[in-house]
Amino acid sequence: VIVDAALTVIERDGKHDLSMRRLAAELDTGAASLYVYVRNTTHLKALVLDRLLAQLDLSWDGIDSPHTRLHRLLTEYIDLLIDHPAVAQAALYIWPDGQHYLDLVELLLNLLIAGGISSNERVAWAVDLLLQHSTACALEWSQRSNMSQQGITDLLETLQHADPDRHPTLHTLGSDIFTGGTNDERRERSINMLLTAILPPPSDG
Amino acid sequence: VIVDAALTVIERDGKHDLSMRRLAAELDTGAASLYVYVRNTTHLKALVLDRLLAQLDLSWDGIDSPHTRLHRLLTEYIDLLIDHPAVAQAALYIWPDGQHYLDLVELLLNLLIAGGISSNERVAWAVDLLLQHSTACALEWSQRSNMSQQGITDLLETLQHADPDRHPTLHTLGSDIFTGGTNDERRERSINMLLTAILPPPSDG
DNA sequence: ACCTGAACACCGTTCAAGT
DNA sequence: ACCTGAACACCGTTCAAGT
Repeated sequence: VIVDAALTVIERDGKHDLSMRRLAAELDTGAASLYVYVRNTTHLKALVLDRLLAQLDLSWDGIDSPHTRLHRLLTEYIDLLIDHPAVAQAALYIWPDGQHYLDLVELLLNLLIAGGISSNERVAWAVDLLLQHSTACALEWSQRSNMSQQGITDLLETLQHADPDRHPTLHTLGSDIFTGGTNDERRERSINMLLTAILPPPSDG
Repeated sequence: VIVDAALTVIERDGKHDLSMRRLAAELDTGAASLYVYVRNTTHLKALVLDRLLAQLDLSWDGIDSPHTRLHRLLTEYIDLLIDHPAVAQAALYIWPDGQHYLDLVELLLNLLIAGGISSNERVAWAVDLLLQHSTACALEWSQRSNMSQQGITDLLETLQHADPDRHPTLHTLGSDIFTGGTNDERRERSINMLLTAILPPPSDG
């Protein structure tokens, strides 16, 4: 109902943050009216996020290995958040309690268990870690992409300039630290790193 | 100079966000004057964060193993960010270019290399992952602690209520997912998880 | 040349007053 | 009972006008 209008708003001027006032304008009313339906801005964003989550492919045919499926799922989730930075913040600050979010968690749980994690506790930590990492990646990427070329140049210059003997290792590695592949590659690698860390090694080759 | 005043401000009313206007008020001037010294609010926060980072213990006596030392370093870093949420956001959105931040990165690099990571690329990813995770943890924890008891109750109720057969695994695990220890324990475990994942296993017992 | 008051364009949230 | 205009208490940033 109200979420649909919110989607229209973030679609129309997506680069702006989603705000109560802009949403209210879309609905031809005052911002105050929205507080009948949502507790506050963060909850509004959580609702919108849940709606967006409906787009995720949450099927699992059992052909893909848990690792492979987890990888694809997380990649899709991160991409979704990157495409909607206004809404992504909510995922860091509250546990969205919508149905689609629960669907996502449910699939994560099943995949992790299928992947061989035995203890309930460990499954819970893993879900937490994976979701948190996804959100953090998305927020960082989407913000950094706004960072002007200027900003990057400044940074490299700082590195080049300030290194002499206070930061020998940093100096030696130089700018390799920042140019470690595209964002896509970095996301790829971080997901692999985490999954390898979390899942026990497969018992057969 | 200007950063000191900012510290006073966030010390005095730390629960509020640090803003240009509040800082300007502290300095008995208008907010506009600050733009002579800092590019924007994010950069201001980056400056303050760098100043705070000076408090970190960045020594390494070589007695602690790299793993142990990394663990302590990250714990301290996360705690620092948690204590200053207003400033922590900056760490997610820009690479602070201050000296103390570079000091931190330098130590991280040395510890990771000493821990046995051979390729420069892998060291760079590891630094990225560890810093990003720390920031994300801090933002999540500091925000979540503001979450009223009400919020937690709501969440548990949602879980209890909505589970029947759409989310069987979630239902089975129940509230164990959220009550997996205190924040301190969770931080502890996530750090260990990441370090174990990142560092190669020690060659001797 | 340097600094800044006032203005512009926004926010989230509340609440008294209307229908 | 339901809704909302207007108000309150804030933001970041810019720029013309002052010293």
